[in-house]
Amino acid sequence: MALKIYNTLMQTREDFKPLRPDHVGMYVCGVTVYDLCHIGHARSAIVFDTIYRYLQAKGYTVDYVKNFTDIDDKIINRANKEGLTTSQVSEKYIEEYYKDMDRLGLKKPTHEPRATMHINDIILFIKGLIANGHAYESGGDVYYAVRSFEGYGKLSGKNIEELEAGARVEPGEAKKDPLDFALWKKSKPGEPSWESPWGDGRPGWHIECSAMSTCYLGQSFDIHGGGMDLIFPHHENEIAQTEGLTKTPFVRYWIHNGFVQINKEKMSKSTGNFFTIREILDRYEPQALRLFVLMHHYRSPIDFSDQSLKEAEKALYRGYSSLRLIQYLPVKGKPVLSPDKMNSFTEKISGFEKGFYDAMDDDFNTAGALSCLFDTLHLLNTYLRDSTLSPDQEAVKKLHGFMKSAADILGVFDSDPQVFLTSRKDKRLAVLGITAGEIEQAIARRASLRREKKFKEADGIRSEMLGRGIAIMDTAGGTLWDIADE
RNA sequence: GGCGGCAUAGCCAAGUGGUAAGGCAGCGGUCUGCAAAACCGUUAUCUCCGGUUCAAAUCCGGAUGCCGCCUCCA
Repeated sequence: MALKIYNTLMQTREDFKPLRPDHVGMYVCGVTVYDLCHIGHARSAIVFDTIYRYLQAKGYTVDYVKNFTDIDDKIINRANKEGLTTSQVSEKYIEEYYKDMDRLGLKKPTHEPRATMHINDIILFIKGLIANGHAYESGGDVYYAVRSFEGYGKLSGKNIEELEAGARVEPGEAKKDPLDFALWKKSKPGEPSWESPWGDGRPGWHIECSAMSTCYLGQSFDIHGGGMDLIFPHHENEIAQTEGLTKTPFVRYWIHNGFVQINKEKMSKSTGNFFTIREILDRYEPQALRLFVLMHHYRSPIDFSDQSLKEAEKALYRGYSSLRLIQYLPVKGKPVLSPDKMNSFTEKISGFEKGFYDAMDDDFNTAGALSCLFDTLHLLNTYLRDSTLSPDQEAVKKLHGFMKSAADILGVFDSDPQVFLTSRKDKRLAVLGITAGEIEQAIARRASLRREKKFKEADGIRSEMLGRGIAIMDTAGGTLWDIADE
């Protein structure tokens, strides 16, 4: 099955056909670095990271560009407030950004350009737009003449006449038309500025993405992504700028992710209902956040809550617990299963594998893909349960191989199970204020009581430990312990 | 006011024509000294009304409710 992508521009799913075979150019709008990232940024980052990984898994060489907006009003305000320079502010938050993204396990994009590193490209871009009549200078500012671009509104489905009614002009602006937007802003005294043919100033927000995307990916490229809220005006304006200059179709597939909501309301900095990535990662496993995001379709809004994070985390632990047992699968010796059963084991894995890739091909349906992953874990458990069954090498290899590829694409279940579970235990033990040594001692005491058939006392120890957050489990292979559910 | 989206079991959620994945929780059972884990079984006719079709959660029309964009925003 071929990859299908929902294209915002066409408002429908289309077969994905990149400009060049085996190669994909992808640009994703990054963050404005004036503060810590919140989980809305995390969602977007996780979604496009997964798309990036999947395209690579399909064999494409992907040029993935994700920018930093490092000059902007918000950064200037922040700098003034803290008595820093704008570049000190942006440097600081770029550093914080990387800390968060690393914890989320994001693959590095091919390029991560910053607006301030491309001022020249931006100026050239604007010069071109003035030269061909799409932009005009006005008192040190440069504006894009929206009405000069015929296709304006084609991405967001907006009608230029209706936009007119809602448009407003800020005092001091010298636009010819209220819809026009700034490409270059004259700098006020004390603001960071760059020399330009129109005097000292700085770029407007939209132009940097046009300049940087085409700089790295060419006049036309395959995928441009970002949050839903960027459709208008940001991406609409990018199209106007870029196609206005190049007279060539800009982007083939526009991909937009849905919002994170809290209590069914859009997460918003202004209303204060938001969580930063790090306050969530201090409480939950990064992979749990990732799993939570990927258990929903990327275009749907998702409602964030402690309950849903806890659920994702439980599913994560359960999966890792099964995964850990793969190494105990008897791989030596001949299959004990009848050929029929052996075939059905292998066939089932093939079925899950196909289901996984079909789902991913269907507009990156990670939720559907994950169900195949859980099905596979379930099959594994079924298998492990019956110790008389020993699958042959081939089948185990197949299961293992599929799990690994799927985990690498989704970025969940891709850690070493033993390491993952141990680190979880260590972290939780510290919180619970108990050591592994204490637990082992309790288990030893309990074991001798059990040998003496003093079950009541033995159970007492178990419930005491449970009270302290430790679950004790007797298995055929000995007594194990784990962190108890809350 | 304009444009767009969503409504599926107790909760979350996938599913764009052929009688409903998966996760979390629950219930019954197997296993266990008892538990836990795991396994087996079980829990929905898809907001409502009308239409198209041999056949609709899926297409069309209408109603109700919720949300987003139209201003900086992932």
